[in-house]
Amino acid sequence: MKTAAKDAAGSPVTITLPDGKTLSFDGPVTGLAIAEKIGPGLAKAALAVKQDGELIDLMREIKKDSQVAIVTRKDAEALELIRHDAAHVMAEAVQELFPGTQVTIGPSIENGFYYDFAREQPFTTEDFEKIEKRMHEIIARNEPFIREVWNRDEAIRHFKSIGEDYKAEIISDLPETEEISVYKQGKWYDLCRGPHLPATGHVGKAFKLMKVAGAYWRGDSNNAMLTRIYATAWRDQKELDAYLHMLEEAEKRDHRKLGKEMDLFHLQEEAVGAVFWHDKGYAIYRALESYIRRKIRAADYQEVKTPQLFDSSLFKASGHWDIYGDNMFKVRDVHKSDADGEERMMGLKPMNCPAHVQIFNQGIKSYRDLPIRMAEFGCCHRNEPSGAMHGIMRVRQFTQDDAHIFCTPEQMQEEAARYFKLQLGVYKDLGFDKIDVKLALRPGANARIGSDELWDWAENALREALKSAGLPFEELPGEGAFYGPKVEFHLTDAIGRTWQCGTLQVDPNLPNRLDASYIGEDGAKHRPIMLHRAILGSMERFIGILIENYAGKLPLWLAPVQAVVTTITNDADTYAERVLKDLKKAGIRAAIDLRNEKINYKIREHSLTKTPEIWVVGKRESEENTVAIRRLGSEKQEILALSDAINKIVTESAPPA
RNA sequence: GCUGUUGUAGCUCAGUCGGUAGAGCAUCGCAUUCGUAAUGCGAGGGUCGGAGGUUCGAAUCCUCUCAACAGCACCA
Repeated sequence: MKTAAKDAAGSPVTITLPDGKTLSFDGPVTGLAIAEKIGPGLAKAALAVKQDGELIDLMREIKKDSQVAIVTRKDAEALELIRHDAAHVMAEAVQELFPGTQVTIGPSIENGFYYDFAREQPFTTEDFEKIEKRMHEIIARNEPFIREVWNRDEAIRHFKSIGEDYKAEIISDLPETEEISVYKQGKWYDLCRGPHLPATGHVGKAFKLMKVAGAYWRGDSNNAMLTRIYATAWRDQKELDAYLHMLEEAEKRDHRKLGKEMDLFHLQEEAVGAVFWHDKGYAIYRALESYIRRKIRAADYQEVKTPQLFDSSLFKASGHWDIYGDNMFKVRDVHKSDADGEERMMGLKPMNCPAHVQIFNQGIKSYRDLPIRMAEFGCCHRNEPSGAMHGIMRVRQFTQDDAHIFCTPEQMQEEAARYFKLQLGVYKDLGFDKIDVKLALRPGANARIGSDELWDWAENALREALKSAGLPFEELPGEGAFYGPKVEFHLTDAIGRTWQCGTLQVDPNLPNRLDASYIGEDGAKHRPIMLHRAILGSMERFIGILIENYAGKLPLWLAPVQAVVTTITNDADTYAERVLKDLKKAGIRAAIDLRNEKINYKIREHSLTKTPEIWVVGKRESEENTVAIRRLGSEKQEILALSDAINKIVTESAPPA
């Protein structure tokens, strides 16, 4: 601070613009002044500036030579500012309307912003209209945002004195080096790091309060529950409408709704968090499972099947009983007791790794046996918190397309690379092209096990594997598992949502705990490295994702009913039965609809349940041995000879190789 | 688990100030045999998530409980 003030005394400042041009000023200069120098149009459009990559207020003085870009409403950064400003405006509106409400934090988030308030009485959606109206008024006032730097202790005292205890707490927890800045908009002000737009008017009108929800102070469930208002905000009405439309679209695609409509599965109270797969849903499940099974066989995996229920000693040895015991389903074995007379405890497996180590541990393994790639469609139980459940996406009983690769440290990188290839191939086959790769690095020292050398080695190996596979990736410090780093694959669906599915995790620890070893070239025992990996993650969740991605219109090879044969009138019943028989003989999942209903009615019904092909047969077809095929999403008919039609659907419904 | 909301026929939903429930679709029956997104008429079906309570009387009020939904927290 002090040095900056000294520099500001009047030494010239050179500003470099994005196009490489430079501008010279005699002394400190604001972003606005820079924009004015470039042109009056830009000065008018300017909202903020980016100084050496950091976003700052338009009116803040730039005191040293810098790279500067003027931010206008068109830039991505502007959207973030609009949302953050809107959060301030909402907070002002709320405090004006509901005196006694304390403000806490209100950041911009994906698609909008929220603000957490402390108030005895939570807000309801009925308050929204009033709040929105007041927000529009505040925006119309177009009060400039004015930044002030406050003395730390005074700021704490001040916020305490006006009853804003949370703000005071935030300030006292800020590092000593941090400047305490306050932004004013008219009479209202808020502690804030900034930056902000020049004035409230720039927020515009394209915002909408969305929902209220509880949220813990500082995200910690031991703290007080605040009341959070979520809102969405955009540059203009068109963007807002597009977003609202996307939400509607997401609602239409909801797998819970489609699952019911398409008769795929159901959930009920007597088996909370467990899926009842109906015939049609399980058809999808089986198609997906066999596809994965073919893929892993081709990739030289073995497939195993291990028990559900284990004596607690195994999970105590693996460490899960202590670390995740609260989230395990535990069962008393009434027929067995421990030395102290207590009934023995058993547990449903929450993951497959300890069981796979048991298979590995049978007999003696040589370095020549490695790598061993052991896969299982492993059914796991985890007692998830009640609030975590969501349709079939988050459940208490699920099946992982799991595998563990036992290998030597030298083989690890190669194994990781092989997995990446397999993984990306599968996503492509399933219709996902946009994949983000992340590398989650070691968590804090007290939240991880193993030496730093081991972590260095494991993280580097994954980094190298990703690089040699040519995969761009983002590093996430602190996000790794307690036993090792992990690579995460996030896929983007048809309406732009991302889902974390596949992961590869390095685990140098479990083999140790469960005493897995192999005999090396040197004749001595060594610990293998264990790679945990899943491609889909959970079958249940992935099928949910597929349903939503395709809006129920699954590709032919995954569709539960691939074709339905239906008649114009009963005259064609016998022929329709024959068509069905041929379809089934050819291995097609087919159904028949001989109801005495108009063809319009039947077409409508099968279209609504997203059957990919409707094979209509009437008098004409039965005489000519043909079928009239109508495909989902099209109104056209294709008339084909029956045998040609069968051949065609067999070819087209073949799963990806 | 926490905060808030919800829970009525197979599905989607209505039910005013407490007086033992209604619609559409679906189902069943009858008629219709009609070429590519809903043929007509008729009938059956629920005790209102569960338990307890208040009351002459509760789907409607109270308590507890279960589940779902939204968000938070969690996700080995």
